[in-house]
Amino acid sequence: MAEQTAISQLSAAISERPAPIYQRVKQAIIRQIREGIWLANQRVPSESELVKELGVSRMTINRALRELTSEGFLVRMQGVGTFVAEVKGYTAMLEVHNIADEIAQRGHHHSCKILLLKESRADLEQAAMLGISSGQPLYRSLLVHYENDLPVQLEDRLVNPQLAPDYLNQDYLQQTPYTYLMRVAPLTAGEHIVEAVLPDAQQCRHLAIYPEEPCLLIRRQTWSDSNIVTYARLLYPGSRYKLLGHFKNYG
Amino acid sequence: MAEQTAISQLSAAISERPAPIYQRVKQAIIRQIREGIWLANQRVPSESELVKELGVSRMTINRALRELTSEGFLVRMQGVGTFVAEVKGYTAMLEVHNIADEIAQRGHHHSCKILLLKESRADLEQAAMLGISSGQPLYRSLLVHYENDLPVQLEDRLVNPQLAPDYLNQDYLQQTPYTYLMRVAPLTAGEHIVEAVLPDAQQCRHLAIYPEEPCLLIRRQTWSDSNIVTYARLLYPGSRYKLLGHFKNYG
DNA sequence: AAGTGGTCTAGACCACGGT
DNA sequence: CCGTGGTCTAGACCACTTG
Repeated sequence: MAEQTAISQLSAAISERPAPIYQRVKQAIIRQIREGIWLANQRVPSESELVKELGVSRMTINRALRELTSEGFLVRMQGVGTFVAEVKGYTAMLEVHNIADEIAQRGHHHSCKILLLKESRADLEQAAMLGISSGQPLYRSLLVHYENDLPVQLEDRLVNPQLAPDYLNQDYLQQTPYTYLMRVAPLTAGEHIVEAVLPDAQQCRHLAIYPEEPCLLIRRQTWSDSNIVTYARLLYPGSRYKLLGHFKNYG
Repeated sequence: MAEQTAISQLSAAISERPAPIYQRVKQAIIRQIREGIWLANQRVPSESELVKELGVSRMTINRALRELTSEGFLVRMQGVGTFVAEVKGYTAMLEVHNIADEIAQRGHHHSCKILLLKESRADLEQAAMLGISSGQPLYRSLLVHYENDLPVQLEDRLVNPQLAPDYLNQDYLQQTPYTYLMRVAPLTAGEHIVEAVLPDAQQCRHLAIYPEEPCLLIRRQTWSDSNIVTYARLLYPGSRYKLLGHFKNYG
């Protein structure tokens, strides 16, 4: 048990700086947590207690607590209470952008070459990646993306024909496969694995690199509802591509 | 201007499924965007228009629109209006966790070896990474992290002594440097670069790998307010470590 | 001046969990 | 049963942008 409620004195932590009330409440609570006054798993005063202590309406308190919950500082359970979350193990984010957009954003020229675009039958591994049965038809495309005529990404993609039946009849010089898929199927979720690998001989040729040049490999499955739409293996020469990311706390 | 307002018929898109009203409003709006009925940069009906059309209170409409804005579907401008955001270039997230936590979570045993822990003077590059002047003192640590006695991370870290003066006097067999720094300085922001590299001879020895094994290198700077607290270079053998990530839309 | 989003309030009803 | 969070309402005032 020992589920101690923080005897708050939160009112003392409320800043005077002009700002919306719900913002000041949020900041005050973050300060309690940051300074170790409120510890992980400790109970936070209830909404009605905060209403009384701070003299603020419940909707305002609720907004502050709701936002802090979605930001990972608090955990709430209906009928039970609000608690300080476990130490936000610094899960930081890396963003993976659309390659064409990313190149355009740098003011460079994007182009691509289609090496392969065809239907085939799924072998065991491919079937597993798409969540279909082996022997079923699937579409496969293999493209090289260039930034100012220098190859930066080799995109090897499998597509579930049931979810994108017209996949083979698109012009991928105009629109990347991912952009097309995004348009025809509502992509609801995705999973990535990023790793460092050495390229094989064929990959070296396509990317115009030496066999000892390490590459980033991003493998991605993308879902539409509960079906896998596509499985992609994106290979980037380590010397020409890096993933950037950032995170912020206490916003 | 041709800033067309969506003639909405949003009411037709509201689902019947029992759910909170603000959720149903959100889903209905997402559907308009997803199906191309509302296009990027097009103006969305104002709050008061939606109140009239849907027969829902303004606070509820406001919550729906506010959440959609923070999720990146809409853009709002006070005094102007609410607009459909540019195509959410599928920025997906990869999480970078604390190595010790990650290993513990897999039910494995984490240990680490301290190769170096000392004060020195910053050379030009080091000074730049910490945002200090060259010649100033800095702390450096070099650790190998093991998962069940197999090396998985080589952590080479520079620390700003002004922000963590007791850095050298900690027991890093008990607590990782990052965990310690997180405790003594409020870490407010960070930046990462992930790339694929080949290890040098010394790194091979420390990680017990062959020189042709590609590695993931994560370089991270971490801020406390506007000061850089620490710069870390985390090197992972490609065969023993992968970064996982996921994203979800239309929550 | 009119319309927009941004915030805030004082009430209300509900579903849930623990007693 | 009571206290908790979850939602919703009908009003209100404000700051901002535009004509």
